[in-house]
Amino acid sequence: MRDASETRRKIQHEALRLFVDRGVGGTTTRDLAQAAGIAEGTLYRHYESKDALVWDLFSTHYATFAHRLTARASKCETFAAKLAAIVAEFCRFFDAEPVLFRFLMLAQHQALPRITNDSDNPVEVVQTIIATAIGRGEIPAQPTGLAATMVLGLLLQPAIGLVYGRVEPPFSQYAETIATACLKALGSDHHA
Amino acid sequence: MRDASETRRKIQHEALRLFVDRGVGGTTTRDLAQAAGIAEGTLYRHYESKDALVWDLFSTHYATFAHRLTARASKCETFAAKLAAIVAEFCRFFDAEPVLFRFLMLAQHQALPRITNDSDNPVEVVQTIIATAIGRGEIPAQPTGLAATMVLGLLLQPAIGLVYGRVEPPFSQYAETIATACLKALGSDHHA
Amino acid sequence: MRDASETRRKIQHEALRLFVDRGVGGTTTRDLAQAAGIAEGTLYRHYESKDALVWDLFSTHYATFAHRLTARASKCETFAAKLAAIVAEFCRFFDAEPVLFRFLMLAQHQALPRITNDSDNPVEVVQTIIATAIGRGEIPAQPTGLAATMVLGLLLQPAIGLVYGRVEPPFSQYAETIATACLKALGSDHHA
Amino acid sequence: MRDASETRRKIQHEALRLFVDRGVGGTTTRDLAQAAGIAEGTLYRHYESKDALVWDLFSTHYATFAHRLTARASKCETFAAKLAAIVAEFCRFFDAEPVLFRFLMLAQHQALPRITNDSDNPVEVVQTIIATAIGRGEIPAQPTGLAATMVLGLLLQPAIGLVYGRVEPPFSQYAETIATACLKALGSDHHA
DNA sequence: AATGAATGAGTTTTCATTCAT
DNA sequence: TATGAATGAAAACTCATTCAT
Repeated sequence: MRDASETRRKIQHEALRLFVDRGVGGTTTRDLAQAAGIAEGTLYRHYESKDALVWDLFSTHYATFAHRLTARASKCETFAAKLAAIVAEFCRFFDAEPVLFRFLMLAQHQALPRITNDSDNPVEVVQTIIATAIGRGEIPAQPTGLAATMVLGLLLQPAIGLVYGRVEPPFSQYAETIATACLKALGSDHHA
Repeated sequence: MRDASETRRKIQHEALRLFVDRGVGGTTTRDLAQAAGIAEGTLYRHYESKDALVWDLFSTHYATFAHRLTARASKCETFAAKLAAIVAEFCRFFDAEPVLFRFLMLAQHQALPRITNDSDNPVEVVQTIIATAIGRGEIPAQPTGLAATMVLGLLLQPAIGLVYGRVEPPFSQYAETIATACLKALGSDHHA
Repeated sequence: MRDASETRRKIQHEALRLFVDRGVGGTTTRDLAQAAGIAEGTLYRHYESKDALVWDLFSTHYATFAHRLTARASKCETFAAKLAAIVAEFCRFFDAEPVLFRFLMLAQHQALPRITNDSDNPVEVVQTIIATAIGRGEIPAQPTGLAATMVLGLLLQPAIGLVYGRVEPPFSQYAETIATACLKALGSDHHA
Repeated sequence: MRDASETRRKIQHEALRLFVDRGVGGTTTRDLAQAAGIAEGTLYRHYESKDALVWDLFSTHYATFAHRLTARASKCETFAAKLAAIVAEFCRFFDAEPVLFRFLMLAQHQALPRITNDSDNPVEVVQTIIATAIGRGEIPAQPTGLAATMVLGLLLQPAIGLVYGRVEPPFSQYAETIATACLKALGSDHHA
């Protein structure tokens, strides 16, 4: 009634929480409305459909995160520094907004088919940086797709480990270790 | 049809395919029955519920895979050899049974809470081997949870890359690269 | 339709009718929806399940009836008067709301295990009054459970007879006869 | 395979037990087969349908019981004696075969529409005896339907009380009390 | 007579979405 | 904008019965 953007924020916040807790398919519009303290019909004043809500949540933050990664990396000169910046940003993000981070991870499986291979995409960002590094001779020539997925694996799987209690928080304490591991995995000899 | 085990096999085979294609939630019991060429009610002669089917499929193959990993690794002496064996087995599995592999990956997100931390679990297998290697001084001391998830990340994320066309098949061609990357990431200096 | 309580009333009314006509198991949610002039899904806005509907219908009216019996009886001094009041109330109820009465009779068989032995229970009401009467010396000492069930038998079985055409309606014409029979059966000598 | 009548007996025995425990509608043919230790299909070698099984069980024993009542009563001269014999037979039956007794009670609700008003029917037996007694002047003139249902109520409701723990077993200990109650309820002055 | 796998129509229930207020 | 009652299509599941062996 009063502040429409406040309602919207509430929906987004609770939706993230519920999607992470129960999965997207496991969260009903009823759950969403209840958690956000609004009527079910009101959801449709803010989003055309449940899918639209999921996609909005995903695409907005996914792109934002990708942009932030690009921005951080672009401030660094060397590949090692760029990578360290990216890893640090990942860890910081996870520690600061674990719910959002987890949502982006899980939504990928549903949203990936719709993800375009452009620069609004963290995977693409990493891959581009690697390609540049290879071009500059900072790391050995190698398939960039494989290299990029290896780097992401070194970041995402430990993150999943944190979620399931296999790895101790906070994530940031491992930033250096992981950055170094990435460099080594890619065959760089300029380790930290 | 009168051979129950044949019907069961058909159900399992088609279920894996459909679950991977459309997701578990996106596959209806009607889809399953139709694909398996049986009546919907017949499903329930073989599984108590759709969930039970998912869980049976997951737990059976997940455990089998974990056992195979353990078996392969146990034939090797050094950590480097064990790791190489595990990586090779992962790649071989992915190439030989991509549908099953993908199912195990996606089902983890639904099944993980129910997965016990015992030896029927690939994550646990890797973690155990790493712990042993640290004990023997083959790799530097480090948190085993983090180390194990890094190794898995170096395996699983490239596998996802293959699924989405970011990495060229077959997976096996990268086995050595990945194994070496794992060793380096863990700080070993006995590289291949 | 926009008045929820109106819809709810319609559901309850038609449910009672159908349950009595076809039995609870013989009435489908489809029947219920059709009779109430609503969509099948609408039922579930008002009741969590078909069972919940049955239980709500039963427990509400069962308790209400028990309270009414208690109220009527409490206005009388002597046991004979209390009993007459109870019998009259039973008969009046049967004649006024035969459908509801029949529903309570048939639902007992399904609901009895869940019925608590408290004062919301007609059987308990009768038993309490009998116990009091024995305490006051109005009727001979005897097991109250047996005595109460005999009184109820003298009421319920004729009611069943009415339902099946063995006894002529209205029920109320037998109120005095039955009340007297109860008193005699319990060994009272203060007959009407 | 071997003894068909043995299988049949097993089915009947277990069916009675299950029907009483879970109700007819609450007992599946699967339950029946499992309890009887046979295959589901085998049921249909012995009975055309589940309904046929229920009806066979009911009609056989209902008629048998009615005949027994008639036989007992016919050995007595006076109405008081006949009634005492009937009550005693009811109680004896309940104590000897509580499961069968309970089945007949519950099946009435389902089977009653099909019950014919002939002499194979306990209600009819009682009603006939009462009519005779009225004719002979042993009890006052009164509607026989009402009188018969009152007598049955004095028998059946205490039986239900026994089932639900409201009345202490065995039933037979109350035979005299109930018989006397019946006589008094019917206005006889020749009490025991 | 017996088996037990298979059937399929029917049942309860769910839930994203619409609509009257 | 907001509400919340209502929708209806589709989902998971049940079960008496049939049928090939």
